[in-house]
Amino acid sequence: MYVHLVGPSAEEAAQVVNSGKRRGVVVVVGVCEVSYSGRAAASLKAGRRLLLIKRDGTLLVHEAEKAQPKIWQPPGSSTAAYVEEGRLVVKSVRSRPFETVRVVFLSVDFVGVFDVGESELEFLGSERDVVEALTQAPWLIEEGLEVVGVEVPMDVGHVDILAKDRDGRYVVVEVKRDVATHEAVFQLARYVEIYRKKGLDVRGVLVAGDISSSALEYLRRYGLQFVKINPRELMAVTNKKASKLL
Amino acid sequence: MYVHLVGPSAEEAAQVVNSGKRRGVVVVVGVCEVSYSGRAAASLKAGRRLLLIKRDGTLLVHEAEKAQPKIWQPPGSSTAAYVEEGRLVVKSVRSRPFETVRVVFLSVDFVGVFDVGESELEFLGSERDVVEALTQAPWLIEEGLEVVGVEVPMDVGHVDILAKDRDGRYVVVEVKRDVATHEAVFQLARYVEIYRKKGLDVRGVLVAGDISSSALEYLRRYGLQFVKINPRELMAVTNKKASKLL
DNA sequence: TCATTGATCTCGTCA
DNA sequence: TGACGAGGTCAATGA
Repeated sequence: MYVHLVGPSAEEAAQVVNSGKRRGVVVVVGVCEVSYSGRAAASLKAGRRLLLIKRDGTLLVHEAEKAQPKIWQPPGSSTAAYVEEGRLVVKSVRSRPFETVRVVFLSVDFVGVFDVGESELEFLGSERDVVEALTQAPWLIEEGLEVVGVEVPMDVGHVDILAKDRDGRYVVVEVKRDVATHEAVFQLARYVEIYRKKGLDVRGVLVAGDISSSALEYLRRYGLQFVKINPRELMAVTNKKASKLL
Repeated sequence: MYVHLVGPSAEEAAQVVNSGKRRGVVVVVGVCEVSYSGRAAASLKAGRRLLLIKRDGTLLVHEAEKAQPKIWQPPGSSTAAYVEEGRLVVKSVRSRPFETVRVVFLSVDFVGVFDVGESELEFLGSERDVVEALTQAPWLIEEGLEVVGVEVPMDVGHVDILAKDRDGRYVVVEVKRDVATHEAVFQLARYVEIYRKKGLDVRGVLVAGDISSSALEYLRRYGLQFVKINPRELMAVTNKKASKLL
C-alpha cells in the first residue's frame, strides 16, 4: 500500500486522500488557505504547507519551522476530501466539541499515502520511573527513610511517596523529574497541611532535579525541604531497563 | 526547490536529506529503529515511520496515530544524515540540554524535500483575547464593575483583571477560557490572600467557560465566586476581528 | 538567559 | 465520560 502523485489534478488528489486516509499516513503538499473554527477561530493566508492525515482522524498542518503544527485536528476527527470550484478541499470535523478545519488548495504539488505503522515506545525516565526508583532506594532521599505508601490518593491529586523517617515521623515526598516550580511547592504544602489537619506529625520533602529560585523561597517560607537528584543517574543505579536504554 | 526519490539508496537518501534540511521540509519514509537519549531515554523497534526535518532543526518521528510525534527534537537542534554499514542514519543533536536522537533506516521507501513556507496565524479566542474583551465589557462579569488594572504583576505570576465593584470594593478576577480546575481556584485564592494581607478589602471572582466539580467545591470553601462565560460569544460581541474569523 | 504561564495543549490513567 | 496530572511538553512573553 503506497502511492504518490506529483502535480495531480484536484480530482486525482481528492481520490488519493479519500482512499488513503484510513489506511496509512496521507501527505499533501501545496499552496493552501487554512481555517479553523470551534472554541476559538484561526486562519492562515495562502501559502505552501505540508498536511498530514492519519488513520485515526488526526490532521496536522505544518509549516517550515517549529515542532507544533500551526493548525490541527486531534484524533477522532473525520476527514473528507472533495473538489470545489476545481480546487481540492480537505475538511476535518470533530464533534465534541464541534470544531472544523478547512483546507482549500490553490495548487497541489504532491500527494502521497505511506504505509506507516504504530508501535510501542520503550521509555525510561518519566516521573513514575523516578518515583519507582526512589521507592527502591529511599536512602537516596534521606538516611533511614522507610516507604509507607506510593501514589497515595488525596482529596484532589495524590502524594507521590509517603514515608517514615528514622524517628518515626511521617514524611510527604513530592517528586519532579526536572526543575520544580512554585506550583510543586504549593502542591506539597497542601498535602502537608491536609495531613497536619488530620493530626499527623508530618514534614514535607521536595525531591527534584532542580528548583527555581521562587520555588526555593516559598519552600523555606513553608518550612519544607529540598533534595536534589539526578534522574538519569537514579535510573542507571536502580533500573533494570537502564542498561538497554542508557 | 523540490525533489523526491522513491526507493533511493542510502547514499542518495543521505544526500537529499543533507542538501534539503536547511532549505525546506524534508520527508523520509522507511523502516527504521529510533533511539533518544538525554534527560530521559527512549527507543522504538524497527518499524515503518515518517520523519519530518525542518530548516530550524526540528525533527519529528511520526507513526500511524496520534497528533504527537513518538520521538522528536525541538527547534535549534542540528541534523546530519550519513551512511553507516550501508544504511541511512539520521542523527539530531541538541546542546542544552545535551540530547540526541538517532534514526537508523533498514530501508528507505521515500525521501523528499518540499518548499514549505512560514506565515502568521490569525487567531481569535485566546485567554488574552478573553481578558481584552472583558476589559472592554466588564458588565458581562458583574453590573457596575470598573476595571482598575490588567495583567497586574504579583510576587509570582499576575492578576488577570483587577477591578472595583459598585460599592468601591476591590475585585480580583481570574480568567480561564475553558474549564477552570482547582489549580485556577488556588491561584485566585493566593492572589486574594496577598491583597488581604496588604490590608485591602478584596473579593475574588473566577471567570471561565466552565468549572470542574472539585474546583467549585474549593471555590465555595474559600468564599470565592464563579461567573460563567462563553468565550466565543464574548468574541462575537466585543471583537472587531470576529466578523472575519467567526 | 531565566522565569512564568497559556495551550483548540496532548496523552495516559483511573474513578 | 469526566477529572486529574505529567510531559523530553511547546511556544510566547517579559524581566
